[in-house]
Amino acid sequence: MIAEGERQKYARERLAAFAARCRAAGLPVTPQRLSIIEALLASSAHPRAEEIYGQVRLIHPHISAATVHRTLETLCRIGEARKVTVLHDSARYDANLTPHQHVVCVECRRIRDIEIAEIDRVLERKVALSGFRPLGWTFELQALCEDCQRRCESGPARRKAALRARAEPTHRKN
Amino acid sequence: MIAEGERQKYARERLAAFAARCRAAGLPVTPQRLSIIEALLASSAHPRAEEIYGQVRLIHPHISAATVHRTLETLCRIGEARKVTVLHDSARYDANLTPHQHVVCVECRRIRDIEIAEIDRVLERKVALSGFRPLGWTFELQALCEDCQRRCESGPARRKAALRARAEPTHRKN
DNA sequence: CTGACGGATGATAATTAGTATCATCCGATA
DNA sequence: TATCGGATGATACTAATTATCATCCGTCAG
Ligand SMILES: [Mn+2]
Ligand SMILES: [Mn+2]
Ligand SMILES: [Zn+2]
Ligand SMILES: [Zn+2]
Repeated sequence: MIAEGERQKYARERLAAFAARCRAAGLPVTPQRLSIIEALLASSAHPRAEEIYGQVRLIHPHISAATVHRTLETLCRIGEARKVTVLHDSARYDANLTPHQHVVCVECRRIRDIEIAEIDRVLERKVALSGFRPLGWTFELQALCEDCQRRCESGPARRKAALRARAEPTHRKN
Repeated sequence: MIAEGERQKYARERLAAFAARCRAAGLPVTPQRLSIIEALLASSAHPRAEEIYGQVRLIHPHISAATVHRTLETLCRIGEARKVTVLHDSARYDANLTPHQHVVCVECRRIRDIEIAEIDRVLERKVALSGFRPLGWTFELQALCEDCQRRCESGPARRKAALRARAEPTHRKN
């Protein structure tokens, strides 16, 4: 879904369904939330919290930046938005320069190397970039590590840190 | 390259060649740098700067955290390491929940949607995860946008922000 | 319609990763 | 061994995000 007209229709539909989805998630529908999802749906720039803040302030001049941050995270939590910058906390480094990919545990942020046999060959083929000059690419699998699987089964109460920092993968299983 | 024995051999070779590669890049070989690349090569955990700092402090108790941050970025710049967390600055959000991927400009951080037709089909096939339970995945193309191509051609002096924040892709063209 | 409840908000402080500054140090070279 | 330029350490600073808490207000039972 990339064409502009199609995107606008998509945005209208999502906005129409938003209040219902909030209630389904047990969340009050506030004017601030509405404005924030509206601004996010209106943008195709994958905006930062700061940019959403700027937009929403035109409607709610008294809104707090903290509310924007909180609400964006909430939207991700209830599946109304996603974070493009997966795993976004502190920088992680790797001295292994051989071509490989990573699995990362969405709970504890453990990162392990993986090799997906066919991926290189497939991705070598050119993609239509409309102006961008390709330099490289990154593939990352989001997963739950063994330890965290155990921990999640036993204690279903998720820890704060995990919830706070979890980003949404581009594609989900199921 | 995932097997532990193989990794250790790789690390030894990389460490042996490190001084030469520093000199080739015009950088003095300092004990701090040696300790930092050694700690990074010794780890398979994709460590944070903080963790490297902890390790290196055992050898150089007076090393500054700033040196560790600076050196890790330097190692990335000369191609002795890479940042796993690509695009790591402020969080970027997306209300578009349809399956799609992203191209991101390594200079100005513009993000655009792309669709790579074949990728879904390829990745449906299972990968060996040794304990991780897959939840989703992310594919991202690093590139240079039209504007930045022009800008880089005219003024070859790279801006500070671009150099500072640029992360290394997992796979590089050329 | 109204009042009560609980989560949301706004203001603000705190945290944290990372960067800038600058005096001093020291590796490289001749 | 003397020189020089980049590296280092100490420190201040920035910027993004999160925590705290008093107040507000959307929801819903009555
Ligand atoms: Mn790796
Ligand atoms: Mn997108
Ligand atoms: Zn885990
Ligand atoms: Zn650009």
